[in-house]
Amino acid sequence: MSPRRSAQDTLATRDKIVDRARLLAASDGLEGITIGRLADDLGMSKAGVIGHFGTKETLQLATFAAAVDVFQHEVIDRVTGMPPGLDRLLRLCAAWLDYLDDGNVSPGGCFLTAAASEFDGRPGQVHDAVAKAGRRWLRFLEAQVRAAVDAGDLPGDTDTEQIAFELNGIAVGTNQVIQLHHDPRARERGWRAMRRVCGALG
Amino acid sequence: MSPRRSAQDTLATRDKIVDRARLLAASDGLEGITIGRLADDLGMSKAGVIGHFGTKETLQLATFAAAVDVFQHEVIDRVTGMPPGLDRLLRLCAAWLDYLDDGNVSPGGCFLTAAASEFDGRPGQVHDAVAKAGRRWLRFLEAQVRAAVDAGDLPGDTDTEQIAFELNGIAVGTNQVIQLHHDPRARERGWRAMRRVCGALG
DNA sequence: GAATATAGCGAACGATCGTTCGTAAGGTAA
DNA sequence: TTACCTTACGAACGATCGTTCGCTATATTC
Repeated sequence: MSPRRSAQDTLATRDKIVDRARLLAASDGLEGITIGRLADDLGMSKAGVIGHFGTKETLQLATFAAAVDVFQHEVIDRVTGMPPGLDRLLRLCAAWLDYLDDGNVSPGGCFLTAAASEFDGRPGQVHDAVAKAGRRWLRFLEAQVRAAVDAGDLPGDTDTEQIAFELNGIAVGTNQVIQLHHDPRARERGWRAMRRVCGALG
Repeated sequence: MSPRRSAQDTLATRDKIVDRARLLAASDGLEGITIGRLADDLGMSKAGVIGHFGTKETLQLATFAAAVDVFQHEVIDRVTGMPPGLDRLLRLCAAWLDYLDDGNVSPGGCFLTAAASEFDGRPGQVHDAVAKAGRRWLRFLEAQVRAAVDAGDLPGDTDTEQIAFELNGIAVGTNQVIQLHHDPRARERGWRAMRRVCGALG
């Protein structure tokens, strides 16, 4: 008895820690992650948990990276392979809203938005990682808008950065209404707003 | 020597605590407020600080209420007295953006947005207060849009709730870009987006 | 089979958390 | 002056924080 873990299982342990930390952070924030609570939840010792990362900050970085991976998988990967253009942009927006609206895939709402709000005023590696991810996403979004312009789906004089800015705002606002007010109409309102911003509405 | 406080000063002490707590929460969140740090900053004992509130949660509630007061003073009060209509709505939006963009009046960004992100997934009185304030603000915003419709400045079939939803999204998104990316163009982008949402742009 | 590396444990560390208690010092009212 | 009431203090409380240490047990490599 007393089944010991193999080296294979060890990698899985780290993933399990990060996975659980993602859940904890979803409700209590990245700073609300606690080694002790994490250890209790996983039936491990505190030393066993922190041993995989060395530092809480490293654990936070790993947790945030995992959340970004989920976002990548649930939103961005949904449109890879589609031809550039307005269809692809709108499909990206729909996947984005799906992500925000699905409590299973994004419990606690958009992880990036929450982390941005939590760390925007503090120094450190976590802040830098969050800011970098936010900038990367905004730039990706703008590239999709530009692609729609290049495809002739949007006017040539479109301010692509402005469109990306507005789409991001609608998403963040939709996330707030969903999480704080649990308004079931938020997704539909966000979708209508995004289509209007993209000029795909009367 | 050793100047003792009068009963007059006592009220001022409570205000000083809340004021300092507002600053602390602006960077570390309402949960990041610490009795010990508060006491150190104010040159008081921990017991002297918590004695005014009894509980940290009560202190958080007082701090949030103070932040709401600032918002009321800086944004809403700026348009009281103006005749209802599109002018008043746009003036409200401008005051809103001013509030978001002024690091002195709102250090750490929009307090309500930050508190919403921090407490949207937790139970308790603070969550309830934040949710209530958020709902109140959205309803007030919608009332301003409806007033503009009634004044004939906006089409009669305007979806006032949708407009309020979009304005809120733009504001929250503008706040995120200002706080996380320190982009000086964010205010102007927000203003353009709001005017477009209100139909006040070509 | 011997040597090495890795994973995880239990225990302990100093620090800080929110909160409680008893007390001293002033202001206020009799 | 006497009797309160408020304000704030110092000290201590149990709990929990992140982190470190030495040790055991397994897996891997020679």
